[in-house]
Amino acid sequence: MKQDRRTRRTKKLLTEAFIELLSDKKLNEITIKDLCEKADINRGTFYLHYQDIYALKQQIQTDLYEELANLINPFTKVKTINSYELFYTLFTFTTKNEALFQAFLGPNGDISFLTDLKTLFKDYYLSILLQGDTRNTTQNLEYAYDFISAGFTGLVSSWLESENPTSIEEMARLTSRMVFDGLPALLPE
Amino acid sequence: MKQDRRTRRTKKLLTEAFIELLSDKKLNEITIKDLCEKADINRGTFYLHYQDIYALKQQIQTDLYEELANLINPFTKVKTINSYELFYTLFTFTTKNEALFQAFLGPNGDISFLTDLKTLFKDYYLSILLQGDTRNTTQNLEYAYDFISAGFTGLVSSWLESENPTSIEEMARLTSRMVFDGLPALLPE
DNA sequence: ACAAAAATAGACAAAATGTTCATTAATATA
DNA sequence: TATATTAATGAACATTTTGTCTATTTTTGT
Repeated sequence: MKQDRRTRRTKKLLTEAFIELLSDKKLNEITIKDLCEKADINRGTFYLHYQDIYALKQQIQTDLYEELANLINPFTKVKTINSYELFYTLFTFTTKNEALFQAFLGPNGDISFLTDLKTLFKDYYLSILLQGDTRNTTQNLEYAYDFISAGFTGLVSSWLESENPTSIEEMARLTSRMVFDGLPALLPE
Repeated sequence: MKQDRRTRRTKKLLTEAFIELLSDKKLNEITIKDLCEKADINRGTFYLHYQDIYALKQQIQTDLYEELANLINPFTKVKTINSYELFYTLFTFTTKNEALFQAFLGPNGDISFLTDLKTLFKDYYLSILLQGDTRNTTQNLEYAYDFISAGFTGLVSSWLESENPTSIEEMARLTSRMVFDGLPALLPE
């Protein structure tokens, strides 16, 4: 049961205006009034759908997160980890949603977006590695995946910022090497 | 040329009230009115020192950042990297400022705090490794340190969140191993 | 074509913001 | 310790944003 077309239109316009505003304004500087003017939507209409700016932001974030979760899901069905494929898929997804990722990971971004991303990532890894075998859930392993998933998100955000970005293939390979061959292989001795 | 005692008092009270509020309120929910009531400071006085809530936050962040930079600085004078010592110092610092770190790294935290932290960290590593020798500044090396510094900050934030936290010594050792022995050593084969 | 639902304009009270000013209190320092 | 200086206060005020509400118009699904 799909939403009314008008509703979809309204939400789309508000979302687009929001992302546009977020690129040169801090979150706290974006007022509902501003947003509605930019989207050319009646202010009352905004309240028909969202409680406040942060609810809108949360919604956008949740949608993106869901899409990403669906993307990762097939990888969990598999017995062995194919990191390259996974990273390739992830980097591809970020370019497809570049504006959003830049907004959420950029200086006006949201720390909870990062946290969610990290959680998603970590859960995926743990779910594969531990297939039913929970005795391996050591504290150290947890920390290792905290490190990896944070590292990965950090990589994505600096990759998105670079003006002459490395290719998706290369990024996937590089990330894969960092995680599985280890960092020392990449560092000067 | 130190500030007037009254000014110091005002800023201190506002800072304390802010951190207290941040522990159970989202940043956007904290109003200047709230804050001043909690700090028992005249609202007009707030405007004597800060433009808005975000300026206050930025100030607190900058102060903390500066303190941290001073802490890291001695390590850059050294020829060889002693990661354990560095990490030990850093983890100790975070526990000393636990409330602040939790506030800034927690769900109501600020992404730019994370970014600053990462930058500080990465610059430190690069400055040591490249002592004058800039030909090693490859893109891959940059990415490796993006990964490491993001990973480290991720580790700190999940460490601060855990209700039964690992000791500082153990965390320093663990982090050091991740970076220099590589992650595979910690993962199940 | 028509009933249902959504968006609109515009009005409104309530709240927070940001500024001002005369007055009081605290401070540095001579 | 007296005094000039500076900071904080209380209180008022206009401005802006928020949030809610209506009657009306427009768009939609069927």
